[in-house]
Amino acid sequence: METATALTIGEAASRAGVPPKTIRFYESIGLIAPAQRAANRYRSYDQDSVRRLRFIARARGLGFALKEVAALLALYGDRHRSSHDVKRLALDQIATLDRKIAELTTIRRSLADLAERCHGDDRPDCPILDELESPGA
Amino acid sequence: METATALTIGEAASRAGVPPKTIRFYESIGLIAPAQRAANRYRSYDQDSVRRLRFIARARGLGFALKEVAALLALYGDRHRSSHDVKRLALDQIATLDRKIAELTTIRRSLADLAERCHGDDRPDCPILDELESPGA
DNA sequence: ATATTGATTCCAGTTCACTGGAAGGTATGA
DNA sequence: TCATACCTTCCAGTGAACTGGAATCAATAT
Repeated sequence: METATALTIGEAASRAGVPPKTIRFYESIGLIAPAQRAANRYRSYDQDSVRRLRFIARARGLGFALKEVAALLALYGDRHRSSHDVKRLALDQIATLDRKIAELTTIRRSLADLAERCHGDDRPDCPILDELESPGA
Repeated sequence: METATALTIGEAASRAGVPPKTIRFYESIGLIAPAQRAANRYRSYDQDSVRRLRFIARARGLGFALKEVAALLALYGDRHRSSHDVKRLALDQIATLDRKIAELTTIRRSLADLAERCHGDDRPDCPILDELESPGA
Protein backbone atom coordinates (compact mmCIF):
# COMPACT_ATOMS: atom_id res chain seq x y z
CA MET A 1 0.00 0.00 0.00
CA GLU A 2 1.60 3.17 -1.22
CA THR A 3 -0.78 5.93 -0.19
CA ALA A 4 -2.67 6.12 3.06
CA THR A 5 -6.06 5.16 1.61
CA ALA A 6 -6.38 3.21 -1.61
CA LEU A 7 -9.71 1.47 -1.80
CA THR A 8 -11.10 -0.92 -4.37
CA ILE A 9 -14.55 -0.24 -5.72
CA GLY A 10 -16.01 -2.80 -3.34
CA GLU A 11 -14.42 -1.21 -0.29
CA ALA A 12 -15.42 2.27 -1.39
CA ALA A 13 -18.92 0.99 -2.09
CA SER A 14 -19.41 -0.52 1.34
CA ARG A 15 -18.05 2.60 3.01
CA ALA A 16 -20.32 4.84 0.98
CA GLY A 17 -23.33 2.60 1.31
CA VAL A 18 -23.93 2.05 -2.40
CA PRO A 19 -23.37 -0.99 -4.66
CA PRO A 20 -20.23 -1.09 -6.81
CA LYS A 21 -22.45 -1.15 -9.86
CA THR A 22 -23.93 2.15 -8.89
CA ILE A 23 -20.47 3.71 -8.61
CA ARG A 24 -19.58 2.53 -12.12
CA PHE A 25 -22.91 3.84 -13.31
CA TYR A 26 -22.25 7.24 -11.76
CA GLU A 27 -18.88 7.31 -13.46
CA SER A 28 -20.42 6.28 -16.77
CA ILE A 29 -22.83 9.20 -16.76
CA GLY A 30 -20.18 11.65 -15.67
CA LEU A 31 -21.62 12.35 -12.22
CA ILE A 32 -18.24 11.52 -10.74
CA ALA A 33 -14.85 11.76 -12.42
CA PRO A 34 -13.33 8.58 -13.85
CA ALA A 35 -11.59 6.83 -10.99
CA GLN A 36 -7.83 6.49 -10.81
CA ARG A 37 -6.68 3.06 -11.84
CA ALA A 38 -4.28 0.77 -10.00
CA ALA A 39 -1.63 -1.26 -11.85
CA ASN A 40 -4.13 -4.08 -12.31
CA ARG A 41 -6.64 -1.73 -13.98
CA TYR A 42 -8.86 -1.80 -10.90
CA ARG A 43 -10.52 1.47 -9.98
CA SER A 44 -8.95 3.08 -6.95
CA TYR A 45 -10.74 5.37 -4.48
CA ASP A 46 -9.64 7.58 -1.64
CA GLN A 47 -11.38 9.09 1.35
CA ASP A 48 -12.53 12.06 -0.65
CA SER A 49 -14.22 9.90 -3.28
CA VAL A 50 -16.03 8.07 -0.52
CA ARG A 51 -17.19 11.37 0.93
CA ARG A 52 -18.61 12.41 -2.40
CA LEU A 53 -20.34 9.07 -2.80
CA ARG A 54 -21.86 9.31 0.65
CA PHE A 55 -23.07 12.77 -0.18
CA ILE A 56 -24.66 11.53 -3.38
CA ALA A 57 -26.33 8.67 -1.55
CA ARG A 58 -27.78 11.00 1.05
CA ALA A 59 -29.01 13.52 -1.48
CA ARG A 60 -30.60 10.75 -3.54
CA GLY A 61 -32.29 9.42 -0.45
CA LEU A 62 -33.78 12.86 0.06
CA GLY A 63 -35.31 12.80 -3.38
CA PHE A 64 -32.84 14.91 -5.29
CA ALA A 65 -32.57 13.89 -8.94
CA LEU A 66 -29.10 13.10 -10.23
CA LYS A 67 -29.06 16.40 -12.11
CA GLU A 68 -29.70 18.22 -8.87
CA VAL A 69 -27.05 16.20 -7.11
CA ALA A 70 -24.66 17.18 -9.89
CA ALA A 71 -25.50 20.83 -9.29
CA LEU A 72 -24.84 20.44 -5.58
CA LEU A 73 -21.58 18.61 -6.19
CA ALA A 74 -20.48 21.26 -8.64
CA LEU A 75 -20.54 23.77 -5.81
CA TYR A 76 -17.79 21.91 -4.09
CA GLY A 77 -14.75 21.02 -6.06
CA ASP A 78 -15.05 23.39 -8.97
CA ARG A 79 -11.79 25.22 -8.87
CA HIS A 80 -12.34 27.10 -12.10
CA ARG A 81 -15.56 28.86 -11.31
CA SER A 82 -15.26 32.20 -9.58
CA SER A 83 -16.15 32.27 -5.92
CA HIS A 84 -18.80 34.83 -6.81
CA ASP A 85 -20.61 32.28 -8.99
CA VAL A 86 -20.23 29.57 -6.40
CA LYS A 87 -21.73 31.83 -3.80
CA ARG A 88 -24.72 32.67 -5.97
CA LEU A 89 -25.35 29.01 -6.82
CA ALA A 90 -24.97 28.02 -3.20
CA LEU A 91 -27.52 30.63 -2.15
CA ASP A 92 -29.93 29.38 -4.81
CA GLN A 93 -29.58 25.84 -3.55
CA ILE A 94 -30.06 26.98 0.00
CA ALA A 95 -33.32 28.65 -0.97
CA THR A 96 -34.48 25.39 -2.54
CA LEU A 97 -33.51 23.46 0.55
CA ASP A 98 -35.37 25.94 2.72
CA ARG A 99 -38.51 25.42 0.69
CA LYS A 100 -38.19 21.66 1.02
CA ILE A 101 -37.58 21.88 4.73
CA ALA A 102 -40.59 24.15 5.14
CA GLU A 103 -42.83 21.75 3.23
CA LEU A 104 -41.65 18.74 5.17
CA THR A 105 -42.24 20.69 8.35
CA THR A 106 -45.77 21.50 7.26
CA ILE A 107 -46.55 17.87 6.57
CA ARG A 108 -44.91 16.90 9.81
CA ARG A 109 -47.00 19.36 11.76
CA SER A 110 -50.28 18.19 10.29
CA LEU A 111 -49.29 14.60 10.98
CA ALA A 112 -48.45 15.54 14.55
CA ASP A 113 -51.85 17.20 14.88
CA LEU A 114 -53.43 14.02 13.62
CA ALA A 115 -51.51 11.86 16.08
CA GLU A 116 -52.35 14.30 18.84
CA ARG A 117 -56.06 14.01 18.19
CA CYS A 118 -55.88 10.23 18.07
CA HIS A 119 -56.50 9.01 21.56
CA GLY A 120 -54.57 5.80 21.16
CA ASP A 121 -57.53 3.72 22.19
CA ASP A 122 -59.74 1.85 19.77
CA ARG A 123 -62.24 4.53 19.03
CA PRO A 124 -61.94 5.28 15.30
CA ASP A 125 -62.37 9.02 15.55
CA CYS A 126 -59.22 10.34 13.92
CA PRO A 127 -59.77 13.44 11.84
CA ILE A 128 -59.76 13.54 8.09
CA LEU A 129 -57.31 15.33 5.86
CA ASP A 130 -57.71 18.98 6.73
CA GLU A 131 -55.19 21.71 6.14
CA LEU A 132 -52.60 20.35 3.77
CA GLU A 133 -53.13 22.92 1.09
CA SER A 134 -50.51 24.76 -0.87
CA PRO A 135 -46.89 25.08 0.23
CA GLY A 136 -46.52 27.96 2.61
CA ALA A 137 -49.00 30.07 0.66
CA MET B 1 -74.56 22.92 -11.22
CA GLU B 2 -76.10 20.86 -8.49
CA THR B 3 -73.46 20.74 -5.79
CA ALA B 4 -71.23 23.59 -4.79
CA THR B 5 -68.08 22.29 -6.48
CA ALA B 6 -68.19 19.83 -9.35
CA LEU B 7 -64.98 19.94 -11.33
CA THR B 8 -64.00 18.17 -14.52
CA ILE B 9 -60.67 16.40 -14.60
CA GLY B 10 -59.11 19.35 -16.39
CA GLU B 11 -60.28 21.83 -13.80
CA ALA B 12 -59.22 19.62 -10.93
CA ALA B 13 -55.89 19.09 -12.65
CA SER B 14 -55.13 22.77 -13.05
CA ARG B 15 -56.16 23.46 -9.45
CA ALA B 16 -53.98 20.64 -8.15
CA GLY B 17 -51.06 21.41 -10.42
CA VAL B 18 -50.87 18.05 -12.17
CA PRO B 19 -51.82 16.92 -15.70
CA PRO B 20 -55.17 15.18 -16.22
CA LYS B 21 -53.26 12.14 -17.41
CA THR B 22 -51.53 11.90 -14.10
CA ILE B 23 -54.84 11.92 -12.25
CA ARG B 24 -56.15 9.07 -14.40
CA PHE B 25 -52.89 7.28 -13.82
CA TYR B 26 -53.22 7.70 -10.04
CA GLU B 27 -56.73 6.33 -10.25
CA SER B 28 -55.58 3.40 -12.39
CA ILE B 29 -53.04 2.30 -9.82
CA GLY B 30 -55.45 2.78 -6.94
CA LEU B 31 -53.65 5.68 -5.31
CA ILE B 32 -56.90 7.60 -5.35
CA ALA B 33 -60.40 6.20 -5.37
CA PRO B 34 -62.23 5.98 -8.72
CA ALA B 35 -63.76 9.39 -9.32
CA GLN B 36 -67.50 9.97 -9.27
CA ARG B 37 -68.92 10.18 -12.74
CA ALA B 38 -71.24 12.85 -14.10
CA ALA B 39 -74.17 11.98 -16.37
CA ASN B 40 -71.89 12.27 -19.39
CA ARG B 41 -69.44 9.73 -17.90
CA TYR B 42 -66.91 12.47 -17.21
CA ARG B 43 -65.00 12.16 -13.97
CA SER B 44 -66.17 14.62 -11.36
CA TYR B 45 -64.03 16.07 -8.58
CA ASP B 46 -64.73 18.13 -5.51
CA GLN B 47 -62.61 20.32 -3.28
CA ASP B 48 -61.51 17.41 -1.19
CA SER B 49 -60.21 15.48 -4.20
CA VAL B 50 -58.24 18.53 -5.21
CA ARG B 51 -56.78 18.75 -1.72
CA ARG B 52 -55.65 15.16 -1.93
CA LEU B 53 -54.14 15.71 -5.34
CA ARG B 54 -52.27 18.78 -4.15
CA PHE B 55 -50.99 16.80 -1.21
CA ILE B 56 -49.78 14.05 -3.53
CA ALA B 57 -48.08 16.58 -5.78
CA ARG B 58 -46.28 18.16 -2.86
CA ALA B 59 -45.20 14.86 -1.37
CA ARG B 60 -43.93 13.70 -4.77
CA GLY B 61 -42.00 16.92 -5.13
CA LEU B 62 -40.37 16.18 -1.81
CA GLY B 63 -39.14 12.85 -3.05
CA PHE B 64 -41.71 10.53 -1.53
CA ALA B 65 -42.39 7.47 -3.66
CA LEU B 66 -46.00 6.77 -4.55
CA LYS B 67 -46.06 3.92 -2.04
CA GLU B 68 -45.01 6.32 0.68
CA VAL B 69 -47.57 8.84 -0.46
CA ALA B 70 -50.16 6.10 -0.24
CA ALA B 71 -49.09 5.41 3.34
CA LEU B 72 -49.41 9.08 4.22
CA LEU B 73 -52.80 9.36 2.56
CA ALA B 74 -53.99 6.27 4.35
CA LEU B 75 -53.49 8.08 7.65
CA TYR B 76 -56.13 10.55 6.73
CA GLY B 77 -59.39 9.26 5.48
CA ASP B 78 -59.30 5.71 6.75
CA ARG B 79 -62.40 5.49 8.83
CA HIS B 80 -62.10 1.78 9.46
CA ARG B 81 -58.71 1.65 11.06
CA SER B 82 -58.63 2.11 14.79
CA SER B 83 -57.31 5.41 16.06
CA HIS B 84 -54.62 3.44 17.86
CA ASP B 85 -53.25 2.16 14.56
CA VAL B 86 -53.51 5.55 12.95
CA LYS B 87 -51.58 7.08 15.80
CA ARG B 88 -48.81 4.51 15.54
CA LEU B 89 -48.51 4.93 11.78
CA ALA B 90 -48.55 8.70 12.12
CA LEU B 91 -45.75 8.57 14.67
CA ASP B 92 -43.72 6.33 12.36
CA GLN B 93 -44.16 8.76 9.51
CA ILE B 94 -43.24 11.65 11.74
CA ALA B 95 -39.99 9.92 12.64
CA THR B 96 -39.22 9.50 8.95
CA LEU B 97 -40.00 13.13 8.29
CA ASP B 98 -37.76 14.18 11.16
CA ARG B 99 -34.89 12.22 9.67
CA LYS B 100 -35.42 13.84 6.29
CA ILE B 101 -35.64 17.29 7.79
CA ALA B 102 -32.44 16.69 9.77
CA GLU B 103 -30.57 15.55 6.67
CA LEU B 104 -31.76 18.47 4.60
CA THR B 105 -30.73 20.76 7.41
CA THR B 106 -27.26 19.22 7.45
CA ILE B 107 -26.83 19.75 3.74
CA ARG B 108 -28.22 23.23 4.09
CA ARG B 109 -25.74 24.07 6.82
CA SER B 110 -22.74 22.87 4.89
CA LEU B 111 -23.91 24.82 1.85
CA ALA B 112 -24.32 27.90 4.01
CA ASP B 113 -20.79 27.41 5.36
CA LEU B 114 -19.58 27.22 1.78
CA ALA B 115 -21.39 30.40 0.80
CA GLU B 116 -20.09 32.08 3.93
CA ARG B 117 -16.51 31.32 3.05
CA CYS B 118 -16.96 32.51 -0.52
CA HIS B 119 -16.05 36.16 -0.57
CA GLY B 120 -18.27 37.04 -3.49
CA ASP B 121 -15.39 38.53 -5.41
CA ASP B 122 -13.61 36.80 -8.24
CA ARG B 123 -10.96 35.01 -6.27
CA PRO B 124 -11.59 31.30 -6.80
CA ASP B 125 -10.83 30.22 -3.26
CA CYS B 126 -14.01 28.48 -2.21
CA PRO B 127 -13.41 25.47 -0.02
CA ILE B 128 -13.71 21.90 -1.16
CA LEU B 129 -16.22 19.39 0.06
CA ASP B 130 -15.42 18.97 3.71
CA GLU B 131 -17.80 17.74 6.38
CA LEU B 132 -20.69 16.08 4.62
CA GLU B 133 -20.22 12.71 6.16
CA SER B 134 -22.86 10.45 7.55
CA PRO B 135 -26.33 11.60 8.53
CA GLY B 136 -26.26 12.84 12.08
CA ALA B 137 -23.94 10.04 13.14
C1' DA C 1 -74.17 22.17 -39.25
C1' DT C 2 -69.65 22.30 -38.09
C1' DA C 3 -65.40 23.39 -35.85
C1' DT C 4 -63.06 23.44 -31.62
C1' DT C 5 -62.04 22.00 -27.16
C1' DG C 6 -61.87 18.70 -23.80
C1' DA C 7 -63.53 14.37 -22.14
C1' DT C 8 -63.22 8.89 -22.66
C1' DT C 9 -60.41 4.24 -23.09
C1' DC C 10 -56.51 1.70 -24.26
C1' DC C 11 -51.97 0.72 -25.33
C1' DA C 12 -47.45 1.89 -26.36
C1' DG C 13 -43.35 4.65 -25.52
C1' DT C 14 -40.16 7.44 -22.53
C1' DT C 15 -37.15 8.88 -18.81
C1' DC C 16 -34.74 8.05 -14.79
C1' DA C 17 -31.92 5.39 -12.03
C1' DC C 18 -30.33 1.62 -11.48
C1' DT C 19 -29.55 -3.77 -11.72
C1' DG C 20 -28.54 -8.45 -13.69
C1' DG C 21 -25.81 -11.33 -16.17
C1' DA C 22 -22.37 -13.00 -19.37
C1' DA C 23 -17.51 -13.49 -20.35
C1' DG C 24 -13.24 -12.81 -18.85
C1' DG C 25 -9.07 -10.96 -15.92
C1' DT C 26 -6.72 -10.78 -11.11
C1' DA C 27 -5.48 -11.62 -6.28
C1' DT C 28 -5.45 -14.83 -2.30
C1' DG C 29 -5.76 -18.88 0.67
C1' DA C 30 -5.67 -24.18 0.95
C1' DT D 1 -3.06 -25.86 -8.98
C1' DC D 2 -7.45 -24.76 -7.92
C1' DA D 3 -11.28 -22.57 -5.82
C1' DT D 4 -13.24 -18.26 -4.59
C1' DA D 5 -13.97 -13.76 -4.40
C1' DC D 6 -13.67 -9.59 -6.51
C1' DC D 7 -12.39 -6.92 -10.40
C1' DT D 8 -13.14 -5.62 -15.66
C1' DT D 9 -16.41 -4.34 -19.84
C1' DC D 10 -20.61 -4.47 -22.22
C1' DC D 11 -25.26 -4.86 -23.01
C1' DA D 12 -29.78 -5.96 -21.78
C1' DG D 13 -33.55 -5.79 -18.49
C1' DT D 14 -36.32 -3.74 -14.60
C1' DG D 15 -39.40 -0.79 -11.88
C1' DA D 16 -41.30 3.56 -11.02
C1' DA D 17 -43.80 7.23 -12.73
C1' DC D 18 -45.43 9.16 -16.03
C1' DT D 19 -46.46 10.68 -21.15
C1' DG D 20 -47.99 10.40 -26.06
C1' DG D 21 -51.11 9.15 -29.36
C1' DA D 22 -55.01 7.01 -31.64
C1' DA D 23 -59.87 6.61 -31.89
C1' DT D 24 -64.12 8.12 -30.11
C1' DC D 25 -67.66 10.80 -27.55
C1' DA D 26 -69.50 15.27 -25.38
C1' DA D 27 -70.15 20.25 -24.87
C1' DT D 28 -69.98 24.95 -26.72
C1' DA D 29 -69.55 28.77 -29.95
C1' DT D 30 -70.51 30.52 -34.51
